[in-house]
Amino acid sequence: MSDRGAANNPGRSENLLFLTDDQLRRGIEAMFFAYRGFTADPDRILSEYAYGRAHHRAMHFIKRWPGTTVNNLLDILGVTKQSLNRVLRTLIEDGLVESRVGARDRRERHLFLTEAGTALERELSEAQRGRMRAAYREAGPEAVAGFRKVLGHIMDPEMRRHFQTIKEDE
Amino acid sequence: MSDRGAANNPGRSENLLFLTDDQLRRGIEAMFFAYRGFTADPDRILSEYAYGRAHHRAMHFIKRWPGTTVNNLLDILGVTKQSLNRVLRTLIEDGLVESRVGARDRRERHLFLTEAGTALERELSEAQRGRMRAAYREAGPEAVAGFRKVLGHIMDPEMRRHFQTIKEDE
DNA sequence: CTTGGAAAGTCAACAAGGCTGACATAAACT
DNA sequence: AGTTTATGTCAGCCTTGTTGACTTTCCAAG
Repeated sequence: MSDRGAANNPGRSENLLFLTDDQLRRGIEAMFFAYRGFTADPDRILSEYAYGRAHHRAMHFIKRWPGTTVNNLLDILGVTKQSLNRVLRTLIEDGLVESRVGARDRRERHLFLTEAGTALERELSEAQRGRMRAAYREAGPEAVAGFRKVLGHIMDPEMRRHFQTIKEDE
Repeated sequence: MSDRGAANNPGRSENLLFLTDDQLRRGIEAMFFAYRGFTADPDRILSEYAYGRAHHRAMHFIKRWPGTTVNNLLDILGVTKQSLNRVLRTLIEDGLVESRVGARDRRERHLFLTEAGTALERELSEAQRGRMRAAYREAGPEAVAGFRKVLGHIMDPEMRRHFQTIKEDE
């Protein structure tokens, strides 16, 4: 039932074989299993510090955009302020994140990693990059370009702006 | 700090540019945003039925391997039996999944989707495949091959056997 | 035939991290 | 002065993960 489609039209669809339901299913399962691997190493480290994935994500994007506001972060992470606030509060209390009142608009809070926060973020992202680096190296640059390209099209378009897209279509 | 690496050795590393920390970070963020998109459509449908992602995953793999045992499913999904059991129980109670006592080994339970289960699974997977199909089509077959290849290397090796690997290296 | 152990199910308790809704405060904007 | 915006906080709920303890079923080895 998921094997209809291009496979039944061999005559004129050689180049559409990659769009069969079966190919799509494999891609879906690959996403599932790969995402598990993708988060496995940071998760292991986080559990040693009694933090969770949500803390990692917050730290990642604060490191990525130092001084970002809470609202920016909410937009990127796609969670509610209550959810983010719970995470942010513990990170601030524990001295991993610093929250500075905005200079121009004093309602805003600008977020920065402290020295300790930078150290933990680095530990987490080095573990995650290690796995990605190995995968990239084994797959090769062309596969990596395809990987990035497909991921860019899977995400909601608004999200693409959150990392300036490299020129992969030129 | 994440921008060291190959970028500082332009002389002999043209083909390693894809391994810079900055490239890896982009890949990491792409995985994060893409996975959100990947689950968004099924999540919307599931919330109408008061089910969650865990129900979708169980139904997906029961559809994929009709008659699979609970233990098989535990291995694939990587959760505890208590966690899976809670999900499975509601699916069985609601008549979406049928649990048949094993013929050879009557301790085992073989899981099947009922007609209603098949219908919901199809609704979910058609939504998910729709997004994947669009992404695949926009990215093209070569990008898709790279996508699958990189994902295969990101996941834990034991997981690769769960979908028979197609010959992507020939 | 008995018994050890695997497979499955169940109960209880807990935690992370989502969510909604209501409300408070300060600052900026009009 | 009044409204809107940014942020924070309290309370409560849900899903989905966890551990630990225990029972039932039943295959298979002794």
